[in-house]
Amino acid sequence: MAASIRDVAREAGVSVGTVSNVLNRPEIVAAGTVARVTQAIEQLGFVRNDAARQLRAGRSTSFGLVVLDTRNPFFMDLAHGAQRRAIDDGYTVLMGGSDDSPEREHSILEMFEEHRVAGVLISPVDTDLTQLWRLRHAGIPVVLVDRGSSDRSFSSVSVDDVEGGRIAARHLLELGRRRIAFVGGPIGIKQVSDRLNGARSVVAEVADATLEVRETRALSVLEGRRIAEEILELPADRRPDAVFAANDLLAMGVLQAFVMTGSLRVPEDIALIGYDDIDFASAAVVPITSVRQPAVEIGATAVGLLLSEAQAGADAAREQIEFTPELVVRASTVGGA
Amino acid sequence: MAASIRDVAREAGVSVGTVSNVLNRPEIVAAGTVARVTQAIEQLGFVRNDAARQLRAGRSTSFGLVVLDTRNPFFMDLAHGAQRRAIDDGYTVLMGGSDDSPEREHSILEMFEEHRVAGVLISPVDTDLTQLWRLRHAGIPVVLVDRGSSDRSFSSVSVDDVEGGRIAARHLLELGRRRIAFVGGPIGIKQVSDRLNGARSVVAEVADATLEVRETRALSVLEGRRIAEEILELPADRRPDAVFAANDLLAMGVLQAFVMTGSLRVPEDIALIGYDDIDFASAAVVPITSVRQPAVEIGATAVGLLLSEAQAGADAAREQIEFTPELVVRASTVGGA
DNA sequence: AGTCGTTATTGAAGCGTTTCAAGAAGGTGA
DNA sequence: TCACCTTCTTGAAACGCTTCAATAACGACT
Repeated sequence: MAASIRDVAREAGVSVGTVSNVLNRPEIVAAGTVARVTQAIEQLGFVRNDAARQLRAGRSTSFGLVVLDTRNPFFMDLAHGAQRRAIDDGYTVLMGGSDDSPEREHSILEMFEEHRVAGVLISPVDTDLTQLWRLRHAGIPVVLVDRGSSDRSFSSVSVDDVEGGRIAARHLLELGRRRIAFVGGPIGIKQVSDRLNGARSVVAEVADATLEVRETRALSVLEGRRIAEEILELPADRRPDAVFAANDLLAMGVLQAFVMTGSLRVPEDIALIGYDDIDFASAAVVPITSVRQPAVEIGATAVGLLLSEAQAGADAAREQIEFTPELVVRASTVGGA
Repeated sequence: MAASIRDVAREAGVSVGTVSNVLNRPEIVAAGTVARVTQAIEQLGFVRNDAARQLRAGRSTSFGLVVLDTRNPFFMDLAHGAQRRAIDDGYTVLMGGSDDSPEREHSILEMFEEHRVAGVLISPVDTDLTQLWRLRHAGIPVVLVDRGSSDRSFSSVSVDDVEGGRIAARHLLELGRRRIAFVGGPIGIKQVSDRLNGARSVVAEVADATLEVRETRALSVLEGRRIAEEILELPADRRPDAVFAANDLLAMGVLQAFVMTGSLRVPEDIALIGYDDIDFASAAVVPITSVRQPAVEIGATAVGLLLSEAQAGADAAREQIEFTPELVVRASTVGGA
């Protein structure tokens, strides 16, 4: 159906090799020939066949990105950063969302592998990283994003989540809160457990402070709302005076439930802190205090690592880059702010 | 480097044709052979090469989706709907964001064409649709999303934006507002101009009502903030008493600016209505009244059209599906709500 | 006139699949 | 025993591109 390079060659009266050269290294082809070929291309509406190029080249010119949730603005920002950096180097980014499901993550990675992507960026759900080892073994560089590599076996770009958890909890404690509820899950996700552990360590240092964990099934607005409703049903004396949500989506859900019922005031009755500092957090009913992560920068940096690892080959040095999270105080914890 | 089907064949002691059959139609291969081949595949860690498959097949098994802004939750929801529907039929969705730039849109489409995608979903920036005609001519079905095809030459899934504009303006007028500012742009984008025209038609019917247009460079939070600051600088007697933002992102920006400075109360001094009804609109400082579009459903329906058009071939009937927008009233227009 | 360089072009090989006509092997009925 | 199915398996031919060694053409230099 579509015109091939051979059709163009015939039309222009040259060989296929020459057409290919016009396409890829026009400077080595005589000007007149370039013109003739270009015209033939125009005439026939020829468009390169990417599959054939890739087959020949052996590998694709795109990176694969697997995120936990494609609808979370934090990951969208991260993807945006990755894409921008990739385009600069002539690469393309394919994105897939694992939706917190290891099976889905697995099948996305499989797809990427079949596609022979030039590298994979992933924020893994699955704690079992053997599939990632497989990929690397197959010559595909892998970089973890938004998550460190505990044993330093993979390159990674992350934010110190334990410290982030500490920052959040410390902030709440400094405000005099003592009954803190941690809302987040699945706990299996490293980011979540790190943030929890950070908070736990700080709470443990204060004699009369307690930390209660309420695990969610996902990091979504809906789950936040669900947990908030649970909290609302508690008798006043067993109710927490602060909520630390593992991400802003959860925090927004929690906030919505509190505000909608109108029975609990934020922050007077209950303080609320989120995580990620997505754009929407500042625009919430009660602007949400959050722990900021530089999403765009993380994405861009990760692609940078991928590029250098792809360059260096299998024996490339692994590099762990860690950003420091930053507290952004807003009205959901400090009324007047 | 990676094992090919030929390596598997050698390892299992069969021909390449048989391996291919095991992969694609295992039911026609003897059980013992299947086992032997499967084992060899396992052993060698063989993974199909997608490029080769596609080359052979002639076309890819993915759809391309071009949206105006990958960071707009509305489009993310749309993409989500599209993806879900596509996966059910064994397809994959590639997404690109044109960021309101015709050049970028052009290059994304080019990429899709080189990729020989099975179809294209697009919410075009460019008013010139010749590239889309080209695609169709090349045998690639095209479906417009979130935007009708005025001359019915393309299939489309959209929401009646003119009616949406009317709904929004009518709501503001019914609340007694008379000096309405329309915030949106670039006006070249069909969705924007339709919404504006809808609003205009309704405003024209009320003698003492006026509609002032403030064009933005993009449909983003930042641009909303910028315009709101312009409005804040106006003397009180020339200030609008209502803002109709062309989408929720703009509306949120506008709201942020008003609230931050604290000089204008929403809705008392100035009412605000957005468009799209993204999840975050309801969680805003002042929950934002909006015109709802069924994003997920639009995406899913569009992929459905694509599938049937791909099935039917070049002479497929074009189908225009139009959803009706729906007003969602919140506190940004009706104080007590 | 012959040799060498430079510049431009050629054509075949091969990337890893799928498909398909053709063949092999084994079973059944006359 | 032979012919004829049925069931499996085979191997070669594409698919459209890039690469690369080989050639051609043409001056320039000796």
